[in-house]
Amino acid sequence: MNIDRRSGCPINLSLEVFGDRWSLIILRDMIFGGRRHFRELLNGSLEGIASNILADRLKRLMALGLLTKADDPSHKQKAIYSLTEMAITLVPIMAQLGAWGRVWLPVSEELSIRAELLEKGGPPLWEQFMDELRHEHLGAPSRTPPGAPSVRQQLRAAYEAVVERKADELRHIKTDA
Amino acid sequence: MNIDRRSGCPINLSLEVFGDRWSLIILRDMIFGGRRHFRELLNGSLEGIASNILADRLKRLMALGLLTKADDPSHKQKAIYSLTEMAITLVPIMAQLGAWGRVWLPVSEELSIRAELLEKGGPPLWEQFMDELRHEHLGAPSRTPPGAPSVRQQLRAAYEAVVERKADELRHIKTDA
DNA sequence: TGCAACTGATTGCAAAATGCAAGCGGATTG
DNA sequence: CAATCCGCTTGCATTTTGCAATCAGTTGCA
Repeated sequence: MNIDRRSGCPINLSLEVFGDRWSLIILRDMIFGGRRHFRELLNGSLEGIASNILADRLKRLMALGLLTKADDPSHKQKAIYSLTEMAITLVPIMAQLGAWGRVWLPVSEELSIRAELLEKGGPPLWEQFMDELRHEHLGAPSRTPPGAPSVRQQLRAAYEAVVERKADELRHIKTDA
Repeated sequence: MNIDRRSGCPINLSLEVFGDRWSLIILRDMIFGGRRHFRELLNGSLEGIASNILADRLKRLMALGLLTKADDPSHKQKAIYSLTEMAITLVPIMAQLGAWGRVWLPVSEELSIRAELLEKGGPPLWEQFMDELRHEHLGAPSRTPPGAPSVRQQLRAAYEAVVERKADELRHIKTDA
């Protein structure tokens, strides 16, 4: 559960935090997909994480200080997960990962829209997005002028469409069988 | 051995390439530590990779197009591993990882010198460094003016000292026992 | 010439991580 | 009041990892 501390090298320590197959996927879905609940993360992930792994990673990410958990006032059984500042500052890493993947890996057109947007916008756009996340997850006052287009919405719109279409497909498979 | 392709998301695909505990460590040692041989990677890594894992990852990274292997003309048994352009363009990701780790994780002072240098130099320094790597690994003509200070040397000097001191410690332990 | 040290690996085995399906008690919804 | 949803746990099979010993071939040195 805890971190290994194989060495004090920054790259190594970063890898010990999210150098596994799922941690960054979960954070990606929270950051870009707006997922805040266990079930949203479970069903909304394109990659299909198992519930025990998800539970384990959420616990781990909380222990590491990347996430916090709170009761959902509107529903006694629901928990709301929030990103901490530590997690929000992963945005530049995500952007770089996306940019690299877009160049070198067989990404699907529809799913790389987000990465493209982040790449085109560059650091200023990342900053605005991080600011929006702070507003959403930390309750920080938004510095974005009211009426300005939300990066969050732009980033999520395209992705939601893909996820929804995938959910549809799964429904059809179930119906057919 | 092959990639999973759980989804075509750029971040996911990137994670499938180096979302494990060792691949990026190996690439880090090649990029920043100048390691080119199996034994150098085996003994020079601060984290202590096992030889079977190293062999497996080198094979995998070659299959994925991040590394190439060639005979060392000076030694019939030695193999020289080289970075491809695909691996060289990981430098910005490494820089971001290092910068993030330096802020949020208990990095050791001496080992974060590299990350600090990359952070201070910013993208222009990354570009120069990548150019030097292309020169070293791909035989590309260097665009760095002769006489200009080598980023490579600056980055490596500090690290070598740490590795050497660690090797010394290990020697003392052996001698004492 | 002979032998120790070194080359890039491989093998066997134990331990840990992962993946899958089913289920749990409680809360909510229709 | 029954069906569904909530976050999560359990049991178990499979896969990945870590460790230590070892391999056959090469090299450097006496």
